[in-house]
Amino acid sequence: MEENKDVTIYDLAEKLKLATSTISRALKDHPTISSKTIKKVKKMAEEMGYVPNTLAAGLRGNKTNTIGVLIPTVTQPFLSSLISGIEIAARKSGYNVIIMQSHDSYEEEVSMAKSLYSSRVSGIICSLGMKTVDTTHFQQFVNNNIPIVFVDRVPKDFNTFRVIIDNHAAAYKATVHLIEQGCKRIAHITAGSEFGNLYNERKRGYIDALTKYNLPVEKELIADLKTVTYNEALKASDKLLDLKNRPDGLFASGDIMAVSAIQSAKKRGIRVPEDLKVIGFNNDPISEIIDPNLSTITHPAAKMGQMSAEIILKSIKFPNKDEVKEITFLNTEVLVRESSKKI
Amino acid sequence: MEENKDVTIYDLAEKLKLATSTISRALKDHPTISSKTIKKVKKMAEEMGYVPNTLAAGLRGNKTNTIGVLIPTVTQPFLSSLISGIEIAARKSGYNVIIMQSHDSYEEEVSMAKSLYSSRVSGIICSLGMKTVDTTHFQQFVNNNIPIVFVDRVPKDFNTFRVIIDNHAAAYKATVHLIEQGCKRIAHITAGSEFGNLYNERKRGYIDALTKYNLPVEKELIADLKTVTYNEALKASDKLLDLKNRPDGLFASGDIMAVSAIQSAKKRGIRVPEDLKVIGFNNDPISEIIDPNLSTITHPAAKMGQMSAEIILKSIKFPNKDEVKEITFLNTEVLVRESSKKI
DNA sequence: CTTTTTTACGCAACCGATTTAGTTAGAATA
DNA sequence: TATTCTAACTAAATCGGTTGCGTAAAAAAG
Repeated sequence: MEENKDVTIYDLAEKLKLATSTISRALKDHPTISSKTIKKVKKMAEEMGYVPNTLAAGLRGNKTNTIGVLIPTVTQPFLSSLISGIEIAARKSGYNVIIMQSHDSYEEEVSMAKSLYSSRVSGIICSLGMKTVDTTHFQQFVNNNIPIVFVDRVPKDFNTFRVIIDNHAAAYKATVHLIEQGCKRIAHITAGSEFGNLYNERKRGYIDALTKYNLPVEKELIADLKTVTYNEALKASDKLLDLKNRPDGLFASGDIMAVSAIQSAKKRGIRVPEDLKVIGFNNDPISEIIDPNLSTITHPAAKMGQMSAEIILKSIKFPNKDEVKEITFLNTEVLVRESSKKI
Repeated sequence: MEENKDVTIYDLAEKLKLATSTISRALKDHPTISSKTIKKVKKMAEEMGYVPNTLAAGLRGNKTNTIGVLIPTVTQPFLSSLISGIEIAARKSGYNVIIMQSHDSYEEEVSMAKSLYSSRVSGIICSLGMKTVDTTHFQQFVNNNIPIVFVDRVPKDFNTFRVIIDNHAAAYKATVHLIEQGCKRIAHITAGSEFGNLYNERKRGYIDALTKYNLPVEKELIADLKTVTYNEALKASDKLLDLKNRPDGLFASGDIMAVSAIQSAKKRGIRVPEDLKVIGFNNDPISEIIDPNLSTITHPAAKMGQMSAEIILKSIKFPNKDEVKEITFLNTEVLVRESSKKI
């Protein structure tokens, strides 16, 4: 019932017979305020239950200490780890994190970019939606010197910070690993190849590895999913393993797809890794749980989130107008577990 | 270089020789503004690239159209689905979502609650940290009529909205299911029981079911983890399955723990479900992937998120001061899959 | 005991949108 | 023609901190 009005610096000023400017400065330990006054102000603030109004500060200073995060979804392990990394790094510097999910919809992404701009975020971290080709909706951030970092799924022709892994190299390594384990017919599961995305990079790595080692690239060994779901992947795996000339190795562009292949193999009595060696991508939690344990490519999600946030923070702190926005490559490694071991 | 100042309603007003009040109203289709003027204003806004400043509006109106979410972590499937549900519902009403992770630290939770209040969120959705007993840090929201919803892990003695499942009933159902499948010695894996949390509710449900069916409750069959990690759970499972008088059924308070039990059983040549029937809790993605498929209790994460957000939104729209904050119970179901089938 | 410097604080504009309480011009009514 | 209404605006206060600039008082220097 008590319409509890917030305590403001005006209330503090009145109580202490000081100017609001003094209060404001005292609360932030401004050097021109005597330590005695600072102590007095802080004590009173505590007593009266003063809570700063971030909005007001943000309005005046035109900065909100908020980082916007725009990603397809939060429910994929990679992306939730990414968020976690971002949130931890941001919070360490007193920044908040606003999350938006584009659900791989271009229209949503555009609308959300506008919304984030409207919220005057201090920076934005984005992983593009599956169908996003055009990126003009991010131009407003660039124009207004709001730092923007693209992570993982990044645009090609946009001069901004980027935090990525070398998808081609990683896929190449994965494929070579299978070859070194003695595989001769290596299948590949990929997704959404009609959009120029990171899955294509991985596919290229796969193809280049085969070529390098003089193995034929066969269309029937490459499955291209419309959407990355377990069931879709399972169907694709079934098809691959039912081929007359069955593959003896399989590189999947994601762990879920790799797991589906393992399950599909089990159903058919195909032994992994004896008859089929499998390697995935991402090092999702499931990869250590599935039996046999899944070999995979590490994908440092939390680290990528952390670095993205740090780049934003640094860029806010030192808004050097250098035209060159660096690209940060993070390492990936082949994580050999059971599913690809040579017997 | 061009210090691109934002276009404001002042710029529009000047350009169109109108008052800022007219601009403001025109942009929101206020009925007292002629449709001709509205059209004119909107066109100019578009042309000049006007983007509303949410901060300013928020400051004036003392509302931010932002919902704060305070949870232990975003990387657990249940919680990331929860977030997803919240975000979708919030966004549908034009609300933003700020995420903070307490990492089960009480101090972090307190600090973040303050921070969210400082950001003047319009409402807050919270799932308590493992160690949180005291909840005075949420009192400020109540005092200032900021709607607060606790979800899943909720406090007992705090008159706020709560969105939960009936953990006791769900656990009871799960245990009864095992009994009905013929299990006589049913083990249980729980966690963090020193804190009065929802795992305890489930444990109670387990015990009550055993009692009801005249099965003895044996201490050695109950494993209590310090932290819910796969490895911890694996160790506990190993111990349970190495008992002289081995259990023939196992109810785990989480799917990860249930999966660990399945893996532990496999290592020992104990067949699931023939020799050991297992049921988990949550219906995490992994439950459909593990072999055998894991029977589990559904836990409607996204739905709970959605409802939490809707309660907040409704509460903002109709700030009726009724002292009674309803508790929303969501349904859970026993999802019978392979791991608990009678042979 | 002046003059200069330093310390510590006050004044007031400012950020950009919202909103209350008018005001004006033209239409409707008498 | 005088009066009342109404539609369509405008002026100005407001939200709560922040900050450039100004100034009084105390300290240091001369």
